[in-house]
Amino acid sequence: MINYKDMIADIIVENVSDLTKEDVLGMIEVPSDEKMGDYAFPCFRLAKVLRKAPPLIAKDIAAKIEGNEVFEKVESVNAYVNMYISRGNFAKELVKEVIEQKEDFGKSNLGAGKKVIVEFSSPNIAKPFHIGHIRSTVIGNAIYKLYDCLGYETIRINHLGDYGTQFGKMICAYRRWGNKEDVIKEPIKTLLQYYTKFHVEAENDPSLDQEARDIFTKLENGSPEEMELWQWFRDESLKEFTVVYDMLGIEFDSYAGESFYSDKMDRFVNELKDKKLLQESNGANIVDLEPYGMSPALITKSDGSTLYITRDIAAAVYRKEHYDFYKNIYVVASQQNLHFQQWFKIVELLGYEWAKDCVHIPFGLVSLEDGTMSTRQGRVVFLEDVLNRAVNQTMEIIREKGVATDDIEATAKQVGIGAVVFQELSNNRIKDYTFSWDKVLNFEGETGPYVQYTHARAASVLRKASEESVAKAAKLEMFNPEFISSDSAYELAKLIYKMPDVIKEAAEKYEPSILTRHIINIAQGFNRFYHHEHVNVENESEKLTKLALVISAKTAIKNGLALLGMSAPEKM
RNA sequence: GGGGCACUAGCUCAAUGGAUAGAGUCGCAGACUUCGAAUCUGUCGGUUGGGGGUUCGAAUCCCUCGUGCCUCACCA
Repeated sequence: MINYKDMIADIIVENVSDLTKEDVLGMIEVPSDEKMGDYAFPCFRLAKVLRKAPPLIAKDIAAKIEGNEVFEKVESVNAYVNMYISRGNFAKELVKEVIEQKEDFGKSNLGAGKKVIVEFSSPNIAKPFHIGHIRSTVIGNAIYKLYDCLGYETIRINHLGDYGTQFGKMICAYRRWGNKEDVIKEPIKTLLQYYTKFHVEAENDPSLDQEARDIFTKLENGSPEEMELWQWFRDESLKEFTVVYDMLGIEFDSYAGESFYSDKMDRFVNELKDKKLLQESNGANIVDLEPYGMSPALITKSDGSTLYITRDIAAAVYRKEHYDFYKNIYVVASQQNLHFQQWFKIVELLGYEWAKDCVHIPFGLVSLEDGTMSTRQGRVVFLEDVLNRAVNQTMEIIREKGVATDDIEATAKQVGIGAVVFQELSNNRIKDYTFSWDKVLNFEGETGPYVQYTHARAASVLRKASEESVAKAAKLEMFNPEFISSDSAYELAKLIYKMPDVIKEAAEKYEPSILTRHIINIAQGFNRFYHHEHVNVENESEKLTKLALVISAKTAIKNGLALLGMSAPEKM
């Protein structure tokens, strides 16, 4: 497949010696209006260098590019060079490539030999997995898939919140008011009840806090009884989390949470001391970050115990030594911006040059209509409930419409859960949003079901044609680009063509929504084409050619959805 | 109070410093005897929070003010 941008850049660089290819690639753009061509090159900035009026420069450049057979037309309009791709050849090359590559369309080997760690989801043990957790979980998964697709070796880490004084409280509460059967039946809800009760009781009886601290100290020192309980809480919680992960089709390579690093922290406290970075302050140890415009970072508490910043430092060093990452990505809420800035800086001050390879990918806050989420006050929406309701609603819609899917339940899961995932990945991650049932259960317009429906519709068109025709179309038999040179067909082809670049951009910017939006565009393009033209027509050549385009669009949508962690049903 | 982020159509959101700021949704008007109407077509809708500045060109960069959210030492 021709890389048009690359080609244009080469021609321009050849003729304008003052520019590097990189400059030119950055300047080439896609006009807002397709009537102005497929690619455009604005010449304003060349005026100073070339000491010539922009329109004249545009005219000269246009003359150089013109005559190249891949373009149907090249013209200069004021200071712009507008280039129109020759449609027939383009469509044929594109369709051929997509059909040949199938599920590999969009992949590349850009990251061959480089390891990327993505830390995401990371819920707290014994706390509910609620709608707020969907963000890190789903965005992180998409980022992992994007990097995987670009050929990077990836490691998915679920950095479980499985350590800290809270577990002293939990064990304390369990021993006082707990019951084994209840925990087994509903681990998280029960444990949370104990935890909440602990806080209520501790208000009246401060000795409880001391008891909890003592228990945690025992746990830290490896006391068998405490360890056993902790391990049990952890296992039961993880079982419950796994239900949700299975629904979402998400897996991890490592569940090394905070506890994993509990014995790996002394080294850094000592290193900080040796490098004279640590200061004593009110009995605690801090790193002064004032010179870098940040508030001080608390490394150890006045009682000598460590905090999560120390664990994060230990974890990062462990990962560097254990995996030797190229990039170490943290998909964690924007609330923790300062935390990450602080410890990235500390790692840098410790002299680790790879500090620059650690990236925090923040995302905005989810709130509920009646305020921010609060588990203790019962203001919480469980992720599992959201997914289940979306699935149930899908089931109803499928029954209403009477579509003959092979397995209604399986399809409803794909569509319902897909709807929730897709919506999560639709907007820029940095935006805050308010959770609303109406919105999450809306399946019309720019939604997951819309895109999946489009895919199912394409599948349906292929079913309508004979298997033989589809096989012939896939081999580009009787292919005549004339039949897909209409505006709607051409726009669709262009959108498919851009997908590999969009995948790269989404990965570079750690922004899955860029891909989500593009998939919507492809779906819109397909639906427009579908309504505008008939595919299964009498004329064999026309039919086979259009079928080839349908196969390509279907492939692109399916591959795109897969990168978002969604499946694309054949019927729905 | 310090720091950070956000502010674009009634609502939810797009827009690598480029040409006339685009979608979806809502409202209104249409399209199923023709490959799936979870669809499509048309229409209505804008002082890009206010004000300065830089630039040939600003929603985008800089300054300033406003509003909202997050964060700032023994939770994570």
